[in-house]
Amino acid sequence: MKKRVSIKDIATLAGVSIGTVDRVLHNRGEVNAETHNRIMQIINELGYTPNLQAKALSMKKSLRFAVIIPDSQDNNPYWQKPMDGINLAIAELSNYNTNFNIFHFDASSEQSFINVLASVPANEFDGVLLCPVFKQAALQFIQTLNTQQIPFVFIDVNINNAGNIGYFGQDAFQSGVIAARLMQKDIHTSRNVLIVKQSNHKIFSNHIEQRVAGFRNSIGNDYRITELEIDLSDPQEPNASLGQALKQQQFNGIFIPNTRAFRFADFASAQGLKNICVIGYDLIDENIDHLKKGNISYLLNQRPDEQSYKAIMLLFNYLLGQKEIKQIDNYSPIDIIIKENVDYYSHANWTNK
Amino acid sequence: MKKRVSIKDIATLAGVSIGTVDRVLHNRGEVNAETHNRIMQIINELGYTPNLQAKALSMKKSLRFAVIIPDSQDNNPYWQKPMDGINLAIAELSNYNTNFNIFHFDASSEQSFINVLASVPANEFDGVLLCPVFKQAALQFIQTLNTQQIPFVFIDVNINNAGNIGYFGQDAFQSGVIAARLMQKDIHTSRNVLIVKQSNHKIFSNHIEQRVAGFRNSIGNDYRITELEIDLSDPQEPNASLGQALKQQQFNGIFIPNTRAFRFADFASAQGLKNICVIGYDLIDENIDHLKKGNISYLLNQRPDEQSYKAIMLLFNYLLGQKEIKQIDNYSPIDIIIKENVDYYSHANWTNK
DNA sequence: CTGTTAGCGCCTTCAT
DNA sequence: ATGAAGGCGCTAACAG
Repeated sequence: MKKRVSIKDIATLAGVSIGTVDRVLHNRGEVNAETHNRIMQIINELGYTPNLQAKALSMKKSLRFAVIIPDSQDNNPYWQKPMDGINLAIAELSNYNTNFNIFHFDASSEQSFINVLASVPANEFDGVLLCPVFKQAALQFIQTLNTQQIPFVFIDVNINNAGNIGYFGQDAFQSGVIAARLMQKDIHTSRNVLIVKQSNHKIFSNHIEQRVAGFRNSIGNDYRITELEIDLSDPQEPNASLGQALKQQQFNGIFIPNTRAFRFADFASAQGLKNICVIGYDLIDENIDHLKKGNISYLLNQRPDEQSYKAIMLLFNYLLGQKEIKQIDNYSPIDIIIKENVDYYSHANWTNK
Repeated sequence: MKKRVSIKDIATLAGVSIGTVDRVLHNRGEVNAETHNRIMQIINELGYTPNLQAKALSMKKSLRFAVIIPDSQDNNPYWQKPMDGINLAIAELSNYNTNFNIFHFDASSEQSFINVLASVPANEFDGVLLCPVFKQAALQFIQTLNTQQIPFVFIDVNINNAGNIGYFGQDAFQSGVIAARLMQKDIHTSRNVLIVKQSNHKIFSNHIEQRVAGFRNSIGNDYRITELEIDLSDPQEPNASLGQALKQQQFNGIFIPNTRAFRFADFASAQGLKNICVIGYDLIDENIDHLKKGNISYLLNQRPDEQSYKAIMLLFNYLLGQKEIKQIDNYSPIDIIIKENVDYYSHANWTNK
């Protein structure tokens, strides 16, 4: 019923003008110590919080954001997902005076990452969203951001104590643990499990290795594990390697700790393989398709669109001064997706709009 | 880079004042047909969309919302969840000129619902969030809303063709299907399944029956199903009935299509029962506790806080004229929660703040 | 050190 | 039928 207190209210109560109140609120310009205290006290008593809409409306200069993430150059459809979140954020922030520059690099090429970072005029931005796939290469850029006091957030990959104001990603190890639990439920007879990795993607090894580690950690000793590295850039693959492996042994569980479960589901369905528990990652169309057909048993989802959306929003709120400065590490839920619930995850159900 | 077009831009281009533009935008007052057309054309060409922040800022009258949902009078902790979402929405909308009135009723008493509805001065509100637990009793109130042209949304329970602008809830049948699938994975030896309902909650029978129907529909003929109705208001329960049932038969699966799985987990753990697959609903603390202890195998979650949050936001956006008038039916994802991923769902991970 | 003023984009009242 | 002006809460430039 009672309206929120405004700086005008505070000014009246303190017997000063709104200009002075604004000055103490932003530590801008000199203010008499006594009036400063008086105003601060009133602010605290009344629990004043600024009206962000009004603030954004009145801000002269626009907020400029740099977004530095991989694209799908190496044919990985996963990276479209974070872009969906970015685009949603852009749309939602179009009411404000904001400005976005997207910088894409090839996630499979460190050189591409280095080149892109070198091309980003950091000082021209008020906030940066970075996916630091290559840690070493990112460090110098990060230092630039820190010295220039430009706030930045990470998505997907984290770097500890880098000075970022937030991180949005997944707990990769735990997702592997969950994959193991799910597989245990599906496998009862023989217990031969295949883990398939991509040999040409050592780049992502950190996440992938974490997933594998979690899986191995929880699957139990009574499972026989075979690990296979396949170069998916070879058009003969994964058929050649898988065919070879299957000649030697029957597998009833396959864990694919990356986004390309569909490649193996393609193979399995072509071979007419049945009763294999296939567990993969990410709700890309190809995976969803195979999930519905029964060629994939489970998909683990980490809501990459939500991650990037939240990352932008954090930057925005931080720049508007709403957020406290404490760092925010946000681990997405590890969604367990099966044929029967996938439809309810397909559309960006998490957004407010 | 280029700023959004404002009504001032349009006015300039059309050679009129912003007042006239505003009039055609809101069909307010008479405008010369020709200038009307000219302005409309410019609006369409430039793809003008109003700045909601500015609109909200300038609105004199505050938007008044009525929220009519159950509380926890009947000791059902579930209903706190929607309130969490409501409170978050209230907090987020506090920047705007909004005003909320919460009306609680006892979800187990139709009379309580009727009384509360009678006490709501509908005409004093600009939007209503209603949980129409009792359909018949709700219809008259709904008619009032319709005749007064007050927009309203449903959460949890839906009523078809009621004139609501949205519904946020779950697909109860499908959640039962999923429960069946999960149980199939956990049960391999004997296949005796118990379904436990609350006899004093016939009220919710629609949702509950849908869940049971979905479960029965998918569990398969090779499972023997026993259905039990228990009056949980009796302090002897559920121990008495469960003890009785277990004397007659061993169960290795229990499906509890309501929020009170923890009551049965209490019993099971006290009895030292092991190797029973218990599937329940909702992430209330008591359930989470038992999930972590291993007394509950799966919890299905429908994000009730997200539902109510979105419902309020829909009303708000509708009143600001942003949303199209088409009705929005939003079915929440059916989250599969196990011990290993529950921690990532505990905190309202879905919010932007 | 402090007050005044002109907007940001939109709505609304009051003149014309 | 249309324009002008004030105000929502806040920022920032300017004048004392």
